[in-house]
Amino acid sequence: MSDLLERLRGRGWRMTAQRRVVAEVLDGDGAAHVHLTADEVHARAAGRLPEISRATVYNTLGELVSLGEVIEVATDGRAKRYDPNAHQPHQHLVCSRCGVIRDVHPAGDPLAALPATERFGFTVSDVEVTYRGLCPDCATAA
Amino acid sequence: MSDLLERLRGRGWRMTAQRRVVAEVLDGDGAAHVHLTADEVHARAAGRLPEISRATVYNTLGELVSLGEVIEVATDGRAKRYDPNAHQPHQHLVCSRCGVIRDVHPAGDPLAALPATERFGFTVSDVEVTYRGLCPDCATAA
DNA sequence: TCCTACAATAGACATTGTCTAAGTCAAGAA
DNA sequence: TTCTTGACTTAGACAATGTCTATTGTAGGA
Ligand SMILES: [Mn+2]
Ligand SMILES: [Mn+2]
Ligand SMILES: [Zn+2]
Ligand SMILES: [Zn+2]
Repeated sequence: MSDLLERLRGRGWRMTAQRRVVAEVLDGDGAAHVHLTADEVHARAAGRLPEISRATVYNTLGELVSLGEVIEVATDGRAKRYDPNAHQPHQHLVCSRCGVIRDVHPAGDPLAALPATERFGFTVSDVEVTYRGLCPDCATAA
Repeated sequence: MSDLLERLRGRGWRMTAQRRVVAEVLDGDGAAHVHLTADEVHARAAGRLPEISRATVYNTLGELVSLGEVIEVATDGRAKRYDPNAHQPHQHLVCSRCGVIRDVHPAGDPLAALPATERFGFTVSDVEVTYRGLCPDCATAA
């Protein structure tokens, strides 16, 4: 966590109470597996700093994404989710019914599955894989 | 195309001018590679049937998705896109700059890359892969 | 301590999608 | 063919998510 704040300071960030709280909400206490929406980040941040605005949360999240400290994931076509686990490549497993998200680590490099003949001249730099199914709770409740 | 209309009739669809136009916009003349947003579908449908409403376009698209005739894809966290190429499994290659989308066919079954130990009791039934990079035009313009 | 460029705020605005109440009509029945 | 009826369509309100601007505040260096 303080690692993150150190990196941000090193990148010239002006350290404000708002930015500190957003970073703490995202990256605090063993939160490597959370995937919060912007509104959820705002709600938790407002718990510590009641006057923080939505615009600041959106701005800060956008900056963290630009800096590569947080990854934006869109698993449901609704609100984007913000993933602080940006330094460990991983993919996501999503329950189609309740929406719960798990980090998963597929075997091999997913990029390698796309042959050159299927790249159409693109410079392919990234791949995002979303596995979908039913979580154990939803499967038994079905 | 008439294939699609036949299947819909067989499923008990009441055939209205609005539904016919939406199906034609999505699945008409060699459109296997289009990925339109709901608003784009509405605009094209309104070209043929000016009084068609947004609600009807959203309703019809939702029905086509439920019936498995069209696939909903969210490549940019903004508007969902509707893909009539639902009967041929494929994935998408997206330009990070201009947003252009290509259908691609990775080697092997992407589901096979997720080991049982990484499934956490989920019943995994589907996988969606989005490759990202720069298209040839955007790469040279960079 | 003071300055100032950068950051935060409130709230308007934009985009995308959902819902409801009222009117319309496709398709089967008579 | 005409009638009937429940499915369908419509306009527009509403909701959720995200963006932008004008104003005010402040972190950090001089
Ligand atoms: Mn994650
Ligand atoms: Mn496609
Ligand atoms: Zn579930
Ligand atoms: Zn491009």
